Amino acid sequence: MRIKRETDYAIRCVVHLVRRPGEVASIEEISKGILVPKKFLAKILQKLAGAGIVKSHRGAKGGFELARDPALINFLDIMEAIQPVEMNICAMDDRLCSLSNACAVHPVWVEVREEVRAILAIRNFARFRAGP
Amino acid sequence: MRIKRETDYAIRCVVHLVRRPGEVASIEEISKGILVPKKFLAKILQKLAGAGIVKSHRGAKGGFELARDPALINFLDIMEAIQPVEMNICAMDDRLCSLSNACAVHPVWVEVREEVRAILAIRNFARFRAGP
DNA sequence: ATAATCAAGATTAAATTAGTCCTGTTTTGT
DNA sequence: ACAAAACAGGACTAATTTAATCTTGATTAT
Ligand code: SF4
Ligand code: SF4
Repeated sequence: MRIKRETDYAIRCVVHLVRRPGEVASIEEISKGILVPKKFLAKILQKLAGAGIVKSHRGAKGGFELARDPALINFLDIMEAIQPVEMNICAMDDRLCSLSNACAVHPVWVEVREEVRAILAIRNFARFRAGP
Repeated sequence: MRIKRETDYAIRCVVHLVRRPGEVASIEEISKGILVPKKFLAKILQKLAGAGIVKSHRGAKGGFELARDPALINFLDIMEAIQPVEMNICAMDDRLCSLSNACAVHPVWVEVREEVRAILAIRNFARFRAGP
């Protein structure tokens, strides 16, 4: 069970922005900084913007900046923007498995999913701030 | 991020065996009991046998039985037999990402992976035993 | 012997992931 | 006004993974 490259890229991208507080960075600049293909990164930034994690500025001199303090953005936020933590299909929506109403395993996956989400939620981006 | 159907099937399979202690169950019988295609289940049982979770008996009247007490088999054991918990590529093997030696995110994934593994490891199959 | 049953490799089909391409819109600066 | 610099968003493609089947062979109880 592994995360997508896209999710890794999204986190690298947010870390990059955390280290340039107050600046508006273009896709071109971020792409070079974190070694992610420009067009692919553009799609990722659209998702991060849709989730309210970054703010976009269109037009010349446009680009992206963090939408809020790094301490208020965590790994779960990124996952939910790119690939929600589902674990098992029934843990997201018990209608996705016809056995769920009688299944003894189902509640275990619901618990596990919540605990994994909690593990990701306690890791915020304050730790990646540039040193003083 | 979700588990494979195969992993869900493997767990259903082990739960089925937990509920028939001391019996040797054929692929045919398990397949009908847990609603998983027979040939696909056969492959899964091979992996579970390879991991020492079940014991196989070949030939007529052959089949499978649990290799040890349900309390000594947990969700992590099943995952490792079917789809190891990797989280990010670098959390398994830092040589899989050329950035790992200088990456501030890398150690976070190593921690997260360990914590997710712990969550799965504390859930054993004793809870699925047939009632008295 | 033979029927039942597992073993194991090859193959296939569907789905997902990873990434590109193209056309359009917005904004800055001359 | 207009050109250049940027993001927006949908369509498209290629590679990989997942889900499953097919085929042939080995083992064992009766
Ligand atoms: S755990 Fe049970 S309910 Fe959930 S997908 Fe598996 S069989 Fe269905
Ligand atoms: S977290 Fe860092 S080391 Fe790990 S895969 Fe991403 S970039 Fe590479």
